[in-house]
Parts: sequence; C-alpha cells; structure tokens
Amino acid sequence: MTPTPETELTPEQLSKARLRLWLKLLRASGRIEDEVRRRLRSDLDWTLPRFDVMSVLARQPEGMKMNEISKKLRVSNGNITGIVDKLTEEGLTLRVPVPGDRRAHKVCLTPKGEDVFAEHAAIHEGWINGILGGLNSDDIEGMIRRLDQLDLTLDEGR
Amino acid sequence: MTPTPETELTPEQLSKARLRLWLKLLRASGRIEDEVRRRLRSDLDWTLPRFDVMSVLARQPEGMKMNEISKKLRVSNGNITGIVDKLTEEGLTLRVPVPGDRRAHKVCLTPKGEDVFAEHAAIHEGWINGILGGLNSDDIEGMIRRLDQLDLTLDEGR
DNA sequence: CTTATATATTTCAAGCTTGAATTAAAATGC
DNA sequence: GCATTTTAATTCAAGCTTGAAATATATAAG
Repeated sequence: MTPTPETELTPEQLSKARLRLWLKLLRASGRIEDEVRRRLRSDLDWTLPRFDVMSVLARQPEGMKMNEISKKLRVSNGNITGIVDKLTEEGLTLRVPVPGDRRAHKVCLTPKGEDVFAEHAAIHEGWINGILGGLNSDDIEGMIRRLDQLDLTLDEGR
Repeated sequence: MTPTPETELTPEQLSKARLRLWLKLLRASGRIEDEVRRRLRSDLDWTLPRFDVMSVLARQPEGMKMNEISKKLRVSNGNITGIVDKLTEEGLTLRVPVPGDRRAHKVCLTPKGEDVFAEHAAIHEGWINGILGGLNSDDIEGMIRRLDQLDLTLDEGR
C-alpha cells in the first residue's frame, strides 16, 4: 500500500475533502456528546457542565483558579462561577483562598467530590468504551495522531 | 509497516485509549466550532444556528419540513421555529404549505437566501480549508473512514 | 362514522451561556 | 509613593435551547 501522493488531488478537491471531514467530525462528536449528555441525565441525574468541571479538578489535586478552569473548558468566567457555586453548596468542591493574592481562589474537589466523580468517571468511561467499541487500536492510534496534529494547527492560528 | 495486532492492548488499556480519543475528538471539534462561530460573528455578522439551517436547506431545493430540519441538526423543534421565523422575516427563507397536509410546511431558501448562503458557504469553506490545512489527503481519508465507522456504530446503539 | 392514536408545528417557562460591566486586588511605570 | 494597567472573580441582562404542553390535523381501528 503506497501512500497516495498529495498531488493526486487538486487544491479545490482537497478543500472540498477538508470540508467533508469537518462536517463528519462535527457530526460524530455532536452525536457522542448528545448521547453522553442524555445518559448523564437519565442514569446519573447529572449534567455535562458539572461533569466537565469536576473532571478537570480531578486532574489537579492542588486545585485550579476559576479562570484556569474556564480557559481549560473554553467557557465564560461567569459560567464557571455559577457551576462552582452550586457544586460548593452541595459539598463537592471547595474555594481555597490563595495566599498572597486576595483576588484569587483555588477550587478543589472535596473528598466527597472525589468519591462522586470517581464513580461517575468509571461509568462514563464504560459508555465511551461502548460507543467507540467499533474502533481497534490502529484506528485509535491513527485518529489520535491526526487530532493531535490538528490541535497544533489550531495553536498556530492564534 | 505491519499493523499492530489488537491483542497488544489489554481491554483496560483499550478502554483508556478510547477515552483519550474521545477527549481529543471533543477538544478538536470544539475548538474548530468556536473558531467558526467567532469568525461568523466578526466577519459575517452571522450566527452558527442560522448558518446551519441555511446549510441544510441549500442541499434540499425542494424544501424541508420543520421536523426534518430539527432532526437533521439534532436540535429541538421549537428552536427551529424561532430560527426560521427570523430568517423568513428577513426574506431568506419561505414557508410553503404542503398540499394534502395542512399541518406541515416545507421551508425553502428564497433566491436571496440562496445568494446569501452561497457567499457565506464559500467563505466558510475557505476557513475550514485553512484550519485543516495541516492534514493531507491521506490524513483526511484515514479520518473520514474512521468517522464513518463511528457514525455507523452510533446508529446501532439506537 | 367515530374514537383513539400519531404526526406537525408552535408556544412558553425554565435553565444555560455569554459578554459586558463591576469590584477588588496586584503589578507596573514614572 | 502614586497613577495606570493588568488580572481575578462576580453580577447581570440578553439571547439561546430545551422539553413539555397546547393546537391542529391526519391516520388507523373498530
């Protein structure tokens, strides 16, 4: 299997192919996201924004500042304020003042928050494993490689 | 290059790999979507929902019923009602009664709507071509193949 | 026929998200 | 020091989206 040389496609054809790819990428990720959202609600009585916030916090045991969370999740600051407010009311997160900067707080999961998230995360991983079950390790490796490349391209365009 | 046999990974490792893939898929498509949304607003003074509706209508010159549009775009019926209301006020779409079914209307682009969309679509394609510029035809073909497969998997799980 | 069920669309209240304005504190420049 | 600019977080009004209820019509069953 010789790799097809890029020159087989005209720039116009390549542009159309990239557009088709984008539409398929959007469709697939949208369908998975809808499915995850639906199961979070029906199986766990949870929402995706709450899951996402706890997910990034779980990876940073030392906590994250509000603006770090919103940057990571690409949503507005005010949005994160509201979500963390509610999670904190429920005893799942904690605002810890940052020594030496009285404007900032580090948000952490409480032990209860860690427990709840660990449970959700395991179930979530099971869903994804089922949804992506049709992809073998070659498929996965191939897509990850290209998605990483895409991610770098997006960094450049800033 | 021998294909890596699937058995090299334990089911646990495969599950983790699928999860990583999903996170990267979500990240890439979210970043592109944000970028498209931003440029639609700043360069064309337009919104993604409006663009999406016109986009599906442009592919169906005979028109589409409201529920067909909402199913295609995976958004609520009521949402489409609002968007088509505004597009119609602006003379870009038209509600045509369906003969023999007084409940239904087919929504079409007006000639003006077609013109406006053609202009937007060309610019949009240019953006996508730039954003995905780092992917060659092999990359594109490889991703499309796997995304199609994923799409089929999602159909099964219904 | 007529009742029941299904389909097409709209309306609307509730919740989510954004972006701009605000408040407060820290960092920088002179 | 003092003024300016930047950074962190919150508040809030406007717009978007959903899901459920309402309306109207069509189809199916008896």
